[in-house]
Amino acid sequence: MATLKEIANALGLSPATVSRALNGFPEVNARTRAAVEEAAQRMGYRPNQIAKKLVSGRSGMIGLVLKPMPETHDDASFYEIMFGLSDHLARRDMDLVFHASPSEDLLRPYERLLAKNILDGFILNAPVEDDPRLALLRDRGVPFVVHGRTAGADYAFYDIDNRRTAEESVHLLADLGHRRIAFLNGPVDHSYAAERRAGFSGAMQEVGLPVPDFAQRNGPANEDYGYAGALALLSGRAAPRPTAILCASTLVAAGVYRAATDLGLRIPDDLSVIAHDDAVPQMRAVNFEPALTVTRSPLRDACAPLADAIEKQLAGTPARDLQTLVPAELITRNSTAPVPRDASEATW
Amino acid sequence: MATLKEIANALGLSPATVSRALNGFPEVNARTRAAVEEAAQRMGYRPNQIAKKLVSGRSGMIGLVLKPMPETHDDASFYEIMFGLSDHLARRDMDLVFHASPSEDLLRPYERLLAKNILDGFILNAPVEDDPRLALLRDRGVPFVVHGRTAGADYAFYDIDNRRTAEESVHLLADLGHRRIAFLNGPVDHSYAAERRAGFSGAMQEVGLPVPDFAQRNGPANEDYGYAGALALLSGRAAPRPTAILCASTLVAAGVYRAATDLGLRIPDDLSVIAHDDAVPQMRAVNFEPALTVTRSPLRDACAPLADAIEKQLAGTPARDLQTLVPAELITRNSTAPVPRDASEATW
DNA sequence: AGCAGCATTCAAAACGTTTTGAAATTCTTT
DNA sequence: AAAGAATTTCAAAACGTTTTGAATGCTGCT
Repeated sequence: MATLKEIANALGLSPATVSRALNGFPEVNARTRAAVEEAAQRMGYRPNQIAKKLVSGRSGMIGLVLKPMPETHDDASFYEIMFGLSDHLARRDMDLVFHASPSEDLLRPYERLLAKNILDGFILNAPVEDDPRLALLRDRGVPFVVHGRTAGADYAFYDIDNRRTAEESVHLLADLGHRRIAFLNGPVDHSYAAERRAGFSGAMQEVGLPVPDFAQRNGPANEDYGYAGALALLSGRAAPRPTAILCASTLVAAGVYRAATDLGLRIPDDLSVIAHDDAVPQMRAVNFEPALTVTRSPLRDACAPLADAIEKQLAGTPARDLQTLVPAELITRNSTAPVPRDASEATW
Repeated sequence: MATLKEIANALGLSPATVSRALNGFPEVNARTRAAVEEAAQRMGYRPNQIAKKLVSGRSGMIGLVLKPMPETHDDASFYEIMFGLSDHLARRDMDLVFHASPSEDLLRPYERLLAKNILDGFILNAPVEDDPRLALLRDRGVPFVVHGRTAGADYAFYDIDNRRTAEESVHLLADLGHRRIAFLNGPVDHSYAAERRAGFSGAMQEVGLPVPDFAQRNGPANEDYGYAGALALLSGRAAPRPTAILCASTLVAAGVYRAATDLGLRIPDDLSVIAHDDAVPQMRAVNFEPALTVTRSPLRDACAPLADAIEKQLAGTPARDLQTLVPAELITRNSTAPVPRDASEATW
């Protein structure tokens, strides 16, 4: 492979001129430029990215560190994020450096990657309050973008309006006459779950409905959790059954469906179900039987904005100008219906 | 962040000595080394990998390019590979650069990454005969390791003995008296499927059993394919039903189980089922009802050898000395049983 | 002719390391 | 004490680019 210097020598030019010619600087003679381009083509020249980065300080590599999520089993989300992100980064001529940390120490992989000193920035996901990863990166002055956000975020992020998502779900159910609404929420320490909890509680209060502790649960947003949670709620042992359940994800809803089937309850006649839908292709809400009512916000949609935000931040845009909050779309299907007549009056 | 030169200046040494001290060269005075290490520590020195790479030609970055597999839906395998590989690479202080190519042109992502000229090597998977990716990398002289292999491979690879896997399955079934054995194999162009086909045909011939065309099918190794394939085989319309089905994967077996249930056939009384098992945590053969007999070879097990092979190859080991072929473990569970009495004599 | 202004090119420095070949210092041996 | 060997350090070159500041050549103007 030819180097810049070799081209320069071959043409009797200086490396500087060749560099300018190839990078489209205006101050180079049209004839010279043509000659350089021809020679570069002919000699199969490929700029050495490493040398380029040494000068520019950029590598075009963006780090993504995830921890294994054996209890969540959401490989589908992982797939979506990995494919979407790497695609959108590539379009901006950036690449994704992926690391999975099986270690207990969340920060170690970051330390290691920072020590290598080769990454331009990071993309993080699922932040928790006082997330040590954010503190570390901020401390080191490394650009980063977060998928999700914590309260009072002063960094670049892309997030959906989780609070409003929960509010809209509650209003939909309340308008249908439901008065005992339960919530199978996500992990309590994740900020998205906290936001939804706030939205849920606020909206319930607004429509004058009580929220007993047992009706608002937190857990890993998977099918087992949905099944177990729904069984507990629907057994009717401790309290009257809810007439509607709001689910953290379609996977949770799948568990709820299974529990309802096992208990001989029909959806939506006996129980309304609504869920948030990340729109991963493996778990399609329309294919539920009956089709699932959801607040929908495709995970895929996050990838382009995230890639965009990190690119802009590297180009100098202040992080605070790179905060995106998008609403989810409420899609009413067949898993929600008016509250059953006989249950409509009772509340918790 | 401090540079080598700054440390040198602070200590009144030359950059060369500091470099040697830090990199453990023998020819540096113990006192000097201690001082340098102390200063490096104190000043928070982190070597600039880019500069290092410029001179050493190494970046410690290994590329992995995958294409989306919407029809296969095997996110679980994807998850296994990504987590396992990045972990084992990290232990060797290497990192994984991941790219997903939605493009039709398989080679473009490789071209792009090669042009960036920043990767030390590649890991490839699922090779096909005359794979253009292999040709490209060989052509460019870039080190690579393949998960799987093609006939007459002269490159570094890690693969399971697919041929023997199929042979053992056939022998197990033949020993149980089965005489009509069908095979729901993987995609015809993938070399692992070709190997298994060879093993299957060979073993069947050896035990004197015929293999009509319709009994040996190829397709995407997913649940739908298993279901559809089993339905076609078990309908008994075109030919007598097979008494045993060999499956390309546990996912395929799941489809076969579903088809059997739908047709009112019991496993293993009416039908024996055996599958190859990649041992992804999401589809556990022991949890099948009845527990599935498999040839087992965890996908996870491939990660360490792959990382190892690329590391060794970068260190100079010839590719031909880095070829690993491992056997799969035959685990007999409850989905295989002696052929039903009434069907035992008939053959295809 | 002399000069300003412009277009074009160049030499050299810079980025942060490693490596080379030589020089300086210390230690051993006579 | 001198010579030789061994240890330790240094200055400079190298990796392949970009960028800076200066130099060159050309055009047209007075």
